[in-house]
Amino acid sequence: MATPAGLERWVQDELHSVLGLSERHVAQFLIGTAQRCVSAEEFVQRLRDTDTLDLSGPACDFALRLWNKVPRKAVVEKPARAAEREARALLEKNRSYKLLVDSEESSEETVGRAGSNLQKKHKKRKHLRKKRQEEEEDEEEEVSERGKRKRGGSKQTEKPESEDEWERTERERLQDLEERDAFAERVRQRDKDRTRNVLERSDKKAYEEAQKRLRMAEEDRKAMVPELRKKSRREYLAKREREKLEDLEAELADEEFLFGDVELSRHERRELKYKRRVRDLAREYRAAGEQEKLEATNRYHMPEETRGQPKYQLVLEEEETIEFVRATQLQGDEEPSAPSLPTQAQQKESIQAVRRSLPVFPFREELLAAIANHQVLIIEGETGSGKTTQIPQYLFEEGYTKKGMKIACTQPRRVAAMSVAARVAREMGVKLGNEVGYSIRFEDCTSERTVLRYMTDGMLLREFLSEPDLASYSVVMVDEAHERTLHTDILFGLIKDVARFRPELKVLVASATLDTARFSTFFDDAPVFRIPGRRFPVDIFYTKAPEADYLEACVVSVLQIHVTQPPGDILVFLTGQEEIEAACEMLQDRCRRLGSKIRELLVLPIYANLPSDMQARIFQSTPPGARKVVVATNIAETSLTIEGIIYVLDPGFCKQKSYNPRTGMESLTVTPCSKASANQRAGRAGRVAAGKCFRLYTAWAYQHELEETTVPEIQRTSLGNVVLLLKSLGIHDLMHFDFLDPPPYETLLLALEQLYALGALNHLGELTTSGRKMAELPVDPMLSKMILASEKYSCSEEILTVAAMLSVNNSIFYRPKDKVVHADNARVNFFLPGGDHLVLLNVYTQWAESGYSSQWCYENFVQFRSMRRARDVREQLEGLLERVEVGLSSCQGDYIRVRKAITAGYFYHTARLTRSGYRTVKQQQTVFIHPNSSLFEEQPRWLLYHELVLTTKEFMRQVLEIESSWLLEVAPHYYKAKELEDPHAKKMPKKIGKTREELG
DNA sequence: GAGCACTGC
Repeated sequence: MATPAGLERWVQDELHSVLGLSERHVAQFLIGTAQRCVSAEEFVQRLRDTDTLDLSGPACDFALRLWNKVPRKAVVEKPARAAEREARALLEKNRSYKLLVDSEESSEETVGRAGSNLQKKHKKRKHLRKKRQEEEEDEEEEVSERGKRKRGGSKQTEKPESEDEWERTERERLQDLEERDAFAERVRQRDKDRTRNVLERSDKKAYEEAQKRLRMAEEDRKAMVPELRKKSRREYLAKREREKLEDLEAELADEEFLFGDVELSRHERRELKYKRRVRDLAREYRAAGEQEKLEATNRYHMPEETRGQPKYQLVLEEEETIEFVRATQLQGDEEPSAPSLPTQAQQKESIQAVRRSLPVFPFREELLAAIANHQVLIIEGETGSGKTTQIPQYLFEEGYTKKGMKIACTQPRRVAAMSVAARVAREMGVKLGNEVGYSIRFEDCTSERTVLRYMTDGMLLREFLSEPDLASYSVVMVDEAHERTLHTDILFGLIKDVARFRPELKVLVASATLDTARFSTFFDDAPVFRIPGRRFPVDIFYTKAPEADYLEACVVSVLQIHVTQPPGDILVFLTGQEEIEAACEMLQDRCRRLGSKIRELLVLPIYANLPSDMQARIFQSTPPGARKVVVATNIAETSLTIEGIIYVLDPGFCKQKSYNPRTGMESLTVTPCSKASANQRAGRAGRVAAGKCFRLYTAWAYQHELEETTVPEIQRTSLGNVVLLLKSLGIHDLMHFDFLDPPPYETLLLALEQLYALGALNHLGELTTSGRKMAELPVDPMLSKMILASEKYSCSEEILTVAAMLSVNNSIFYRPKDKVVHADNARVNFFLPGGDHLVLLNVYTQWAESGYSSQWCYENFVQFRSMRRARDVREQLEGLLERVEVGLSSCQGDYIRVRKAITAGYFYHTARLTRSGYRTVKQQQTVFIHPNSSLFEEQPRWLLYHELVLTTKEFMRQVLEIESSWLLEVAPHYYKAKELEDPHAKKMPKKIGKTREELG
């Protein structure tokens, strides 16, 4: 894949001697273009198109020589693409053939869907027949006439005598079509094979390797997705629904046989049957409701005394209760000498006493000796063992911070870094920000005196940019390493590298009891130091049988726990906002129905997007006699700790982001969680006393179906940012970078390709000047490119706002369930023609005009928290503008300039309107505008999107209308004029591409 | 006509 290093020099020399040109970028452009062209003709044509060289003179000869010399990777895929196009054209032909046949159907129909066409036709025919019966005979002729006309007047499609015969001929026709498609597929395959033979051996090998990986990835995905989805509730229900329907259909098929009556068509009968079924179900349901009501009133008269152990059987239907079996116990760490948790009195008495009571304390000397003897040490210890707060202090006391050296301790979360730093400062009796400080984005609470620095992992990563060898640090401690965040994983690779040539640097990797062996192997068999934690035992219960509807099961179990178990709060883990809201509603509803028969149950939701005042409610202490049930997302797994939780209810699912490097598409799917995260959840029950964890799956499922650990983030996310960072640290060979778990090859490749397209890397994969600037900005590469481009269009003020708004994750608009209409209205009020980016700009501007008011946010259904964050991001970016040599300027309402600047960053993400909806320009993938977009009903011809997400469809979120000519303006190296012309448009708008085409 | 878990720079 690498271009020979001497090539560029050769081209430059030639350019100089033949044409007297000496610009480097011309040489780069020529090589790049030559690499992408299939034939010399195309190359020359492209040079003509872009007007780079005057090809009338000796330059033409030179161009040919150059073309011969440049190795072309494009050759690998281009002919394949051509073959594909050809095959597509063939298919298209077939389609038009089919159009003749299925004259009533749109061109969208595929063979697979044609089955349903038959049904539609049945319906139509049935309708016609009815009419025929109703009306007189003379009309009959006209109807059949119309029928003929409708089928395109084609002679092949004469109307057969009977219904069945007609159906048969139709089937045969479809079969024929399928055969043709298969033929087209064969043609395409043959051409592909031929292309492959043309390749040189080395290219071929690489190509095949890539193909293999791609195939494997695809297969993996195919195999995994249904597997994962199968488990999601919605899918399960859908499947059940389908099965029900299938049963129904089978029944009907039997009946059809019995019914001698020709009058009823199959479809009619089916409808009838279905209606009957629905009616019966409704009856059953109503009857059940009556019964329930009856029982409820009966229960009301139950004497108080019977409410004892078996009470729940009275409150809950017997078939409603869920049977759990106790299987295992999460061992508490036995510590006979230690008094449970340090009480407040003790804390007041002496901070030092508390320090001494921590599990890590007895190991102080041993630990320090181990650190002195080994450069890298893996420390294994549960939360609560005091490793995060104590170890850096021990190191400080031992003198690791002399000679102005610092100790760094990284945390995956901002809050953790802040609170730990505050606590350590208190323990050491210094002011926060002096000897002990923290450093997180937007907030640097350190000074020159700071020697103990707590920071987020991303922050340390950024420090590598200014200090690649971490020269001012004597110790680096990576805490919570088992969480395997993206930043932690990158840090591992970098630190391992630094440690090699800085033998005096001490590296500590602190992790929970998980995977320490892997860390050890990664760091050349570094020793593992174990510290016992402090935790209470947790009994783990599993269900006897799998639960189909886990939401319902959750609600039932909560009530079950509430009525049968001793006091103590309950924590329920669900996957998302929607589910949490549903569960809370169900719980409250049931509690209301049960009324005073049960004790008070406080139902509290918690998820990240919940407004802060609602979030704060979960920390209020439970009133006496009541029980609190917190319904949470994963947020409660790591990010926040709720006191008083004794019971944990774990359905075993979580939402997980995954990334498809082939399409650059992210998706968020409900997946079974890993064993590690199940145990983490269970552990939440044992923080204040012995607890219980109820898992809504079987012990067998835990053993055999759950993954050991969650897939590390680095393998399921886009890596544009990371690659740029590593490149700017001088790491060129990313494929062989020492990753603890290497990301998929395709992900890296796509990231490199995108960076190349953005001009951050040159064709040799080296960082360019603009690439270096882009790495300075803490945003995604495309966003930073957009910011850099705003200089040219002098609209950096607006672009900064857009960038800031885009980087807060789609949580700008607040949409409470009970005020959906108002919220939507408020949103529509912000709409501006042009697209969602301008809407965001509009929201921010208005908010700024309101004086950054929270009241304004409340009135306009805008999330204040997100806006504040956007303001922080904007301020930070503004501060960095000078470093990347962009001046502050405003476009004064000329939004065309803003849109052009955005296009300059996002030209990679474009889609065009075709007859069959939107297609991405490069990958030719069918995509849709997100219904929340301001352009949802507009359907402009050319679009740019911020991101592509797969939910129910492939949606483009945050779209902007652009003109195709802008693409040539901002990315002439990436787009060919030819690509941008619109073959289907009747009226051609003015386009550079078109005029050039006409001239050339 | 959808429906976004959690972090981080």
